[in-house]
Order: sequence, then structure tokens, then C-alpha cells
Amino acid sequence: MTGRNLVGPEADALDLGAVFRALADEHRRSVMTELAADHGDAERGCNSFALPISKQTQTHHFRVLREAGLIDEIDYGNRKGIRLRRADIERRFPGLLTLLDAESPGGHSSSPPG
Amino acid sequence: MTGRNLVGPEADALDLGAVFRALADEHRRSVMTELAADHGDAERGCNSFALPISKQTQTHHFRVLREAGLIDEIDYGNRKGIRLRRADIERRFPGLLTLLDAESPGGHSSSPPG
DNA sequence: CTTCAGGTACGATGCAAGTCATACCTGAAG
DNA sequence: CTTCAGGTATGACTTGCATCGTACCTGAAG
Repeated sequence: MTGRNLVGPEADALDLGAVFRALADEHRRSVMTELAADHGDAERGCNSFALPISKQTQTHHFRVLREAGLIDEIDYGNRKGIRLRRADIERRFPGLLTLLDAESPGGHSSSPPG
Repeated sequence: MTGRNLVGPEADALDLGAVFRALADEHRRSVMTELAADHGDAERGCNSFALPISKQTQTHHFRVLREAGLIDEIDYGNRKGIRLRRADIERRFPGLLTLLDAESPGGHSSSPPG
């Protein structure tokens, strides 16, 4: 089961305004910081971020990140996978992920948070 | 006639969240895009940005940019100067101004908009 | 003094967005 | 089938924020 990607903007259509608005929220930024810190770009589950908010609100936040073009959401039916669109972001906004990576608790990192 | 700088956060105290929130607004981002495009970092007047909003709202926006640590506001009494904190931003968030510069209408530029 | 332009302070308003409650859907396990 | 966990849809609530109206301040010019 490879799942199916939920729709997001094309790489060339990424809008800096939408990206900044998405990253303006603390919870969404913490998600992006974790994703940027994992240079292996492993697919993550929604619960692996331990966000202190209800699941409905989490659904909302992941939707905003997807519509900004920052992540892919892979629909498995009763589960969902999150994957960073690293290549697209680097091509359109080079250096942005480095900024987020620098905000990672342990500073720059090449390994997943565990 | 040197004017007096209105207070803003120290260079090391710049917060990425506050920066993203500041850049989430279209008007504030257009100001920052213009400032980033002028590599000469000339001091600008508030009216030189031609923002299509009232002066009270402009005061609000410049205040947000200053409190985020992105600009200095020099108080001349009945006038105000705006200057980009390029060095501080580059040190704390390297690459951020390049992202904004790339959003400049004519693409990358080394000269003021005129 | 008065006049005027640039800027600020305060308050009110309207809208966008973050949050959650309820209800429902999906797939896996018994 | 039932049960359960993960996720979504809808609606309502609340907060934040962009905006402007009114009033006031500041400095320059007359």
C-alpha cells in the first residue's frame, strides 16, 4: 500500500506569503523544525510530533502546511503519513530549511529526533 | 540631527516566530522586500514605500517590524527614518534577506528602487 | 501666535484564524 | 458482527490582528 498523496501546490507555485503565514504558528513551526532537522526525510506519523492540541486542530494545521506546499500528506485510509517536500522547498526558497534546522533544540542535526 | 533609535530586541534575542509573524503580512513583507533589495541600506522615509493604507496602520506595521528586530526606527520628532538591520538579521538568520530579495519584482538587484 | 504635514495614542470594528465539541468515516483486530 | 484508534467534517467560540476615526503631539514655516 503506497497510499495516495493529497493535493498541494506545484513546486513553482509555492508562495512565500503562504509559507510565512504557515510558519507564523508555533505548532506548525515546531513540526517543520523537526522535519527540517531530519536530513533522512523519513515519513512521519501525525502522532510522532506530540502536539499538545486536539486531533481536529492537528488536522487543521497539517492541512495548512500541505496547502502551503511544505509537506505531503499520504492518505492510508485510517492513517496518515507526513513527508517534508525538501527538494521543492530548497529549489524555490533556498536556505529556508536551514533556518528552521538552526532552531532545532540541539542545534544542527543530521539524525531523526528518535 | 542624528535622531534617536526607538528600542528593538538585541541581535541575539531575535525570535524566528516573531520574524515569521511579521513577514506574514503582505504590506510588511513588501516593505522588507524593498529594503532587502537595496544593498546600499539607505535610510528610507515612511512614505517612500507608498503603502495603500492609512498612516495609523503604517505606524502599526513599522512598529511590528521594529519589535521583531527587522528594522530600526529613527525618531526625528516630526519625521521618522527606517533602516534595515541587515547585519543583525544576516548573523541571526543567514539567508533570510536573500529569500526576500528574490521576491523583488525585478528579481535580484543591487540598486535601490529609485 | 497660527498653520500645516508627519507621526502617535486610543478606541472601535470587522475579519481571519486557532481551538474544541460533536458526530461521522476508515481500516484493523477480536 | 463489534470494538477501537486514527482521522475528518461541521459548527461554534474566542482570540488575534489589520484597519480606520478621532484626537493629540512634534517641529518647521509664516
